[in-house]
Amino acid sequence: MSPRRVTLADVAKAAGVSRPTASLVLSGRGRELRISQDVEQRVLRTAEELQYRPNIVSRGLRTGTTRTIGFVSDTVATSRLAGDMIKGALEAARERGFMLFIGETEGDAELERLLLQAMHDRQVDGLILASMFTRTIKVPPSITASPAVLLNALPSQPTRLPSVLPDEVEAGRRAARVLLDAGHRDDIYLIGAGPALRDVPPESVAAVERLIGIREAFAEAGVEAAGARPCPDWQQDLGLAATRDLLESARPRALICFNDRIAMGAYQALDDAGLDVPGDVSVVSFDDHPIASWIRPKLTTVALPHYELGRKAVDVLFTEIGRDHATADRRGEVHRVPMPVRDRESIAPPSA
Amino acid sequence: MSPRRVTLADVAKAAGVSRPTASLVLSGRGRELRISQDVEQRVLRTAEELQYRPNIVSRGLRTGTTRTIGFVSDTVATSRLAGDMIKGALEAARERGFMLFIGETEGDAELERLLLQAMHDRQVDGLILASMFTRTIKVPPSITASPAVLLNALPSQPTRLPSVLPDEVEAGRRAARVLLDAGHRDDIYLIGAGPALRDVPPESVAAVERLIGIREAFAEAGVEAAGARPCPDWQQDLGLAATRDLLESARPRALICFNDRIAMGAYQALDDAGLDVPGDVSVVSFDDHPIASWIRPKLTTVALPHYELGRKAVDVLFTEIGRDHATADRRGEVHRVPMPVRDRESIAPPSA
DNA sequence: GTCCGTTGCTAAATCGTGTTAGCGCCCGAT
DNA sequence: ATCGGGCGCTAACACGATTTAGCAACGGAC
Repeated sequence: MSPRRVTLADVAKAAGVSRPTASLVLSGRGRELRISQDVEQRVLRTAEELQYRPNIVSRGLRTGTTRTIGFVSDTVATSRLAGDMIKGALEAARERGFMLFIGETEGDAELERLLLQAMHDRQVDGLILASMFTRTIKVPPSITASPAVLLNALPSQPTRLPSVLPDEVEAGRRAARVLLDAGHRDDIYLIGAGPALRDVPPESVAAVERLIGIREAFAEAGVEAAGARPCPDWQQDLGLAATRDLLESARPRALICFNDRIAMGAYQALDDAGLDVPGDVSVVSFDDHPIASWIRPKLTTVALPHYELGRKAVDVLFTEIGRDHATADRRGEVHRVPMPVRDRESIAPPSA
Repeated sequence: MSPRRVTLADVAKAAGVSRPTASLVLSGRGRELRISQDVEQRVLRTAEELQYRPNIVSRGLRTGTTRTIGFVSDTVATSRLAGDMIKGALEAARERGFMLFIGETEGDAELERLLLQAMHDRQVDGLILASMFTRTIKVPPSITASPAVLLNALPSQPTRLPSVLPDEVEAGRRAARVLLDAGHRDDIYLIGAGPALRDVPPESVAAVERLIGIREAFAEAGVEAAGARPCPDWQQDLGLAATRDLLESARPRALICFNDRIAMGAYQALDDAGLDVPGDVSVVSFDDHPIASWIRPKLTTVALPHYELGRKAVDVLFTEIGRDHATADRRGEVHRVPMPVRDRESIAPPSA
């Protein structure tokens, strides 16, 4: 098929030197080891002419490093949102000349084990363990075989793995401030969680943290939420029901919805009640799901920075790879990626 | 960090045999080469006990096969739709013990070249060259270095590469039949392309093929489309404008929209005109974009089978890898993957 | 002339596996 | 007793790179 790859031996032969000499020159250690300028130039030119490219598999065998990292997730590739995480990781890796193995576990622990095994069999230099939505995960024991980073996930048990997460607390503050800055102080309601910290969907890290941030920002401004309607799950129909329920007994002037699907339900309930967004009621939300730009008026929301999360995970992984194993005594730090506000059309000053 | 991997030499030593013997037993060629049952059992047991796993990097160096395939696309990972292509490919590959390298070119030829290079440097066993939407692509010359398959793409110049594509012509027939089966014969309009084969967006393979299928099914039934409004691009606002334009001069009883975004625009125009879907006008479309299930009434559409496309691409790639290079004289076949109809709520019998 | 230090390169080992050729043993046939 | 041949395994090389140790040549000092 193809005329066989050019190997280091070919280059050495064509340049009239030994294989190790060619290797030294090409790995940039020529100076250090006193290879003459003459030979150095000859080797470099020959390599260029023959279009030599080192075989990374072979190099991997010798050096143990394959310039490859594994990206294992529960079901990231499917969702559009989290596809951006992969994209961020992909680009950050490419900038360093690394490639990505992708694997999906579908939440199956056995599958996860096999996948990690398959990646270790291929001598990946590091691993990213990603979750589609923020949650605590059980860290598989075999993960310690190489440097690793948790992405969008927290370890259920203390570990030395670093993790990368969206800054949900700050996001909560920002959502609250969007309303405060627009002049809202009264009749602000929460849909999806609250008012107490225990009124959250089970296992939702994001819910708790967003709520904390919201309450912080409110407290700072001396404002208090007028009320809240928690939802057991953050789905559109539950958001619709919760908002409907709220409207029976109250007349909100602003809503903080805990995610965009809930906001979509809220839109519907408000529309049914003849209330205008943002004229009568302002709505702010979280996630920046694609529907946030589909629905009218376009939804102002605090975005999950998937792309940046992916990039950051790779960055952290590289410092982890670079770290001397001897100094690996630090406990897994948590890196927070800021969630940006997407200002759209669902916010207005409070109605008179 | 980890206590070093168990190697074949470890197994051989523990079992009291030579390395090659262990290798032969574990590669299943023990019988063939008359290794005694006794030794065979001993080796197998020891390997099991030590949890031996062959190092694929090393094997790759020796055999040239890394049990790895490369998936290079223009911008697949980002879009939710095409994420399913990756998922299909991922699963099909996993079933055979293969892993996937993912790469995105963003349509940049230079990036593509570098990416293919990086994959060849890692000795991938095969490549899938994917496009997010069906189109003709210029096949990079370096692709011939390994077996390859085009996914959702046709070569702009004749090549021996096989390609995998959605069966758009049959999809066109199916969309037409959805209406015919519901009893529609008159006042059926096309939005997005037609009526002539040249009235299509530039470079859109799908448009031409869908149109052909539609006209075939109509011809078979002795029906003719009442008219058509082509769009230069298949976006929502253009679908809205085209449908609005149509409604000024006609009163359709059924629309075939060339994709779901156009259908969404059509919904809006129909709603503005006070027409009910499907009571007054039935709508059928293509793609099964996520919005098809979001909008009300839910849209009946002929789905792009992304998941199956991904799987099929891997299947075809494997027959390509397995094919003896000597017999590689066959010219690139085109494999068509059926597009299934998603029956939803936008179709009704024609109004009286 | 001998010894030593420097310069500039190469021989050889290594990574973990797969594969080919061949070695020693035992048995039966001549 | 010798030879041929099947049996059961191992020695040795290969894959394509990196890395350590060391060799040859030369110049200068004594």
